[in-house]
Amino acid sequence: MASLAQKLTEIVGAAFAAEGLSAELGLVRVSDRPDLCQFQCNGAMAAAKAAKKNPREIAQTLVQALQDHPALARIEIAGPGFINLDVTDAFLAAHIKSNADSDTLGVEPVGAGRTIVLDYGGPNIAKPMHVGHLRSSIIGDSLRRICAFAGYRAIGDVHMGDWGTPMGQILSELEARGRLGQPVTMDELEEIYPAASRACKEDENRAEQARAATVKLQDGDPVYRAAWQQFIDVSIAGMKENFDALGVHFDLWKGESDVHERIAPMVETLKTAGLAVESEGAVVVPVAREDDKKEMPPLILYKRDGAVMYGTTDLATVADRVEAFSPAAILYVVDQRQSLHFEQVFRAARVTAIAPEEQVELTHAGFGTMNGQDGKPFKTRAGGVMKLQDLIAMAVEKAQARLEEADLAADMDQAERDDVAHKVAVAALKFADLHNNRVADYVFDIDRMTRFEGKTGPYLLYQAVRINSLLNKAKGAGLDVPENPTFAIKAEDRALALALAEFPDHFRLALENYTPHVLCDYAYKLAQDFSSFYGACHILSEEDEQLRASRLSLCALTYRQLVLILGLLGIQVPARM
RNA sequence: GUCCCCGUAGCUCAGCAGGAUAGAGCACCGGAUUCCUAAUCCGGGGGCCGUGGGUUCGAAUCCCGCCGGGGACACCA
Repeated sequence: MASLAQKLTEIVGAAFAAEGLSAELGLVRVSDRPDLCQFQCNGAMAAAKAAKKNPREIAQTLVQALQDHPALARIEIAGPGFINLDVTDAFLAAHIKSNADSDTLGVEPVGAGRTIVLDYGGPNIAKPMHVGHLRSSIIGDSLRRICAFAGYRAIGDVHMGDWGTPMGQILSELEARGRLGQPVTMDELEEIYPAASRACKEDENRAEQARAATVKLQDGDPVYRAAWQQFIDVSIAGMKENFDALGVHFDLWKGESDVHERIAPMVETLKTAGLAVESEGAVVVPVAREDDKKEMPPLILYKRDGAVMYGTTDLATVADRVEAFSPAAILYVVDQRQSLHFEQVFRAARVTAIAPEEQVELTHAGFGTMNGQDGKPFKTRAGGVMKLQDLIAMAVEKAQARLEEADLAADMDQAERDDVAHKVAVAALKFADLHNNRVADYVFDIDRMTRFEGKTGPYLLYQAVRINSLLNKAKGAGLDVPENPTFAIKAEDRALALALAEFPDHFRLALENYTPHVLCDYAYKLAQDFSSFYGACHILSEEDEQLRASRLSLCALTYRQLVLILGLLGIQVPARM
């Protein structure tokens, strides 16, 4: 099991090896000139460079050796030394069949037996979630699904900001209002938090009280702990509404507070080992190296006033995760602007052997800013930060309007229509976010992303639903999709079959580079290739029974693959619309 | 000041493990429906790949400089 290109790589690689060349040079990939050939291998040119020989001569030898290979319909030299290949339809059909028979559609479980922890979402207690949390949530959740599909034990941790100065500020504000000990609602918190923060900024007295409250909380004062726990519960309930609406899942609801107990012993150990030192009144882990080209400030564990920083909790959290899960990797899906911070934390984790390099990969999968159409960070019309729930509501409203315009979902009852609108909205939001290169900033345009035409989430849902409808119609007409399909490849089927065979290649790229956008592009290509196929042949009225069965099987496989890929992006497909 | 990211069609973006004629979507122009969801499909126009050098048989891709945009740079997260 593998992609078609991988199978061809084995064949061509063996031919390279037989000529005494490196098998790696036999890398075959889908041709970027589909008008010339289906697949290409550029290894002869690289081999020629190394051996200082004529590339066409080397290519000629290989082509001769592979001339009669049963998998190949055609193999020839082109240009300066490209090797162009086409597979036989029989080989293609057999390959498609092996994918259809595979639970994973040909993807190999490279992560089996290994664990990966993903850190995304990152909401803050007492603050409503806003658009800044959208990208982290969407990208992180998709990566979690991708890792899980690759066989990893993929653990998503929401890693809430539930500790430190802001908590003390809220507690002291509650105390000042005589509300300490009384339950608060999320709406109240949304007002209390900024008020508390403002008060501490303006009034040194209040700031001092907040610091004292922070210390009391962290020392375990029962009244403070109880009040804190109450507004944490309220906040989490609010977060869950947002995450549920988006279909973003977490396995762990941990926060910064969960590592509080680890911090003091950790710092003591590091000090004893001489890895943490005092500097300018603070306790830091120096992480600069001699060969650094840039300034690399140390990671601060204790501030001058003795309080911990987010670097401290992040380092302790690495230790916690390593201890609890022995992960092969920890992935942080956090704003690109924090790249220096993570470099400091990662270096500290290496230098202290909390996470040795040969044991655990530490990766910051950063992402760019979500901008408005003016290219500046996305804001509401009034210029404020848009709440996530408002944004979702806006998308749902837009989706409803689009469905109505298109006269889709018209014969459904209200509940199903609402469900479809919601799925369309989430598909629009997620696809628009994920289809961009992660690290680049992207322009948020609600009108564009909710359209049913073009490269959008709704278009992909439409295509998938259309295939499902066709399959249902076939069933209704007594034309069953064979359980054990045999594929017949004719001219009209070939492009779709070849496209289906690419899935493992795109999946591997998405996994290795943590780039869901690769899957977005591929899903779109697949949908388009299906549409061309669908336009080129009328399936249900095909009189050749074998061909009709094959085409129905091709439809079924495309549907399954499309639903699977969208699922990896966190997008659900409605049964109809 | 140092460092990081970005700069590709009018707009939004792929391509950056060096390869053939740089691709999509939107918008624009022209076609296609007695039939499975036409919100679709087929075709067309549109590009000094920011810029100047270098490496290479070959550069959007690698290296150096410059310009433009964004960001970060010990006690906030």
